[in-house]
Order: sequence, then structure tokens, then C-alpha cells
Amino acid sequence: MDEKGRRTSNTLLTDDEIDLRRGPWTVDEDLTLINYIATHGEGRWNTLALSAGLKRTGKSCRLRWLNYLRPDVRRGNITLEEQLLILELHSRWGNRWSKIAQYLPGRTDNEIKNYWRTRVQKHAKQLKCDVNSKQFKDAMRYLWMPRLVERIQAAATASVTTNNAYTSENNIKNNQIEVHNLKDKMGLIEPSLINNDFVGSYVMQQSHTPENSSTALSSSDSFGTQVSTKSDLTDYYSVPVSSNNNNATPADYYQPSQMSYSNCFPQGLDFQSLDPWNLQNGDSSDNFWNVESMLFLEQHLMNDNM
DNA sequence: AACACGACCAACCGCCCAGGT
DNA sequence: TACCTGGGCGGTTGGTCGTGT
Repeated sequence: MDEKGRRTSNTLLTDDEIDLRRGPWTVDEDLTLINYIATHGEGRWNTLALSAGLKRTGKSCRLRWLNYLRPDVRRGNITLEEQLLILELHSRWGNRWSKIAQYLPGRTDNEIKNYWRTRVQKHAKQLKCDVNSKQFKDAMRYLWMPRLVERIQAAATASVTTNNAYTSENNIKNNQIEVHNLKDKMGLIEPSLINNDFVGSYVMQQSHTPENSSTALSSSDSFGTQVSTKSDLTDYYSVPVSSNNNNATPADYYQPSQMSYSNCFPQGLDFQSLDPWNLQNGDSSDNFWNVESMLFLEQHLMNDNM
């Protein structure tokens, strides 16, 4: 049954005849719906709408309840961990928003869908490649997702820094703990879905603490909407990736501009054009590459080509 | 201050499927 | 078995708000 009519016992009524309301819900409507469901429970939405005296379609009531009024709906920014989960699960299931939402407690399919469309697809558009293309998926999997893990770890490290209660050694330990915590969170997913490539590939040496990185503590868009400057990044990459400078190796002094990974991508992908942090707007705040992620990327893609 | 633009998100739309009759 | 209905899903739209000019 569509929105144009509602069939009762044996009469087809139009929207006009039953004066259906549309658009934003009022507080009174919300309270009516909440109270009715508290008393009678969910389900039979069309009947519910009529019985509750709401001049809404059953669909509208269901949507309002599931996406907004339900007590366990979680609101606020999508966290870094949630972003990582969304990217991973979408790479496996595609636009199965409700299925993805099952693994993000309190998040609705609508919210995840909105996140994907506003954040992820935006970047695909900026990169002038299709969001479903292999190139874009590779960029997500081998560039963005590892970076998200780094930021999750960095955020945890920063919180420790705030408490002024760590040493370099403890820092490394804390990062390891965070990785394990992340694995635990991934444990929400059936084990077969999280293979070694997923979490294992992100378990990189993350003992550094980019002190000038405001992104580490943010839970908002991790792809390039946050404010930073190129000079920040230059400074960032001019120091060893490892915070333990005594043990720094030449490989720790990674200089993004000196490396070309265009050959690593199959199908002649122009890597520069795919670099989400090399956009025309100059927003490169998400340029969090490190040596091991690059090596992993290279190795993985070479394996793909074998 | 006013306008334009983009980001975000709640809500709607239309299709599909499962279950009941 | 065909039809009807409710419910679920992914896609789309439009309003609101923040930001830049």
C-alpha cells in the first residue's frame, strides 16, 4: 500500500479524506506515539497509527519510532570506531544499511546511510571516481581504514598524555592495548568476517604521538573536513614516526612526497588523483600515512597482481 | 548584514518480500 | 495459487543550520 491511500475494512480512503499529516513530527505527536507504544507495544503500525489517533501513516510512525524515539537510539557524532566498522562492513555487504546497523548498537540504518552519503560519497565525488569502483574501495581499505585505526590509537594515547601519566614505554603498551580493544570491538562481528587482513593489517607501530594533531581527539569526519595546515603535516612528517627517537630507523622518516605508489595500484590507477588528502581545497589534514601502512599497501597490491 | 552555498539529517517514496487468507 | 496487506529496505528529497564571501 502506498502513501496515497489507506484501505480500511472495505473502503479506500485517500490522504485528503483522512487528513494525513506529513513533515516534521510535533512534540505532541511524539508523546502520543511514545505513550501508545509504552502501553501497547510495537507492531501493526497502520493499526497503531489509527488507534493512537495519529494522523500519520503506519510507515511514518514506524520510521519515527525506530529512527528517533526508540529509547536505545544513540545520537551524536559517529565515533572513529564506528566509522571504521562502517567502512569495513560496507566493503563486505555494500549498501545493506540495516545489516550494518545491527553491528553498531544504537545506530539506525538511516543514520549510517546518511553518514555514508554525506561523508564517504563526498570524497568519491571529489576524487572523481565511482564509490563502488575498485580504486575507491582500495583507497578506503588500504589508506583510510588504517588511518582510522591510527587515529583511534592516537586518541587513546592523547588521553593518556592528558593525564600526564605515561612514558614512551607505557605509550607503546597503551597502543597495544588499544589495538586489542579494537579487536574486541570487532568481536561484535562474526569472527570469519574480521580476518587478519582487517585488524592485523592495522596493527602497525603506533608509538608516536602527533601532538599537533587536532584530529586525534575528534570523532567527526575523518576524511578531510578538519582544519589543519600543510605546514603542520610537514612538521609532522619531519620527525620519526616512532616516538622513541633513539631507535628510529631511516624508514621511520617517511616523506610522503618522495614516494610514488602509483605503480602499486592495478588498472593504471592514478594514485595522486586518488589521494583524498591531496584535494584541490588543500585540506590535507588527514594525511596520516606511515611507513608500515605504505608497505602493507604495496605488499597487498603486489599480491593481488600475482 | 545579506546572500549563497554546502553539509547534515529527518522524513518521505517506491519497491520488494513474507505471511496470511 | 493468487491476491492482499504489513513491514522492511535502499534511494531520494527538502528543510535547517553553519560557514564563507
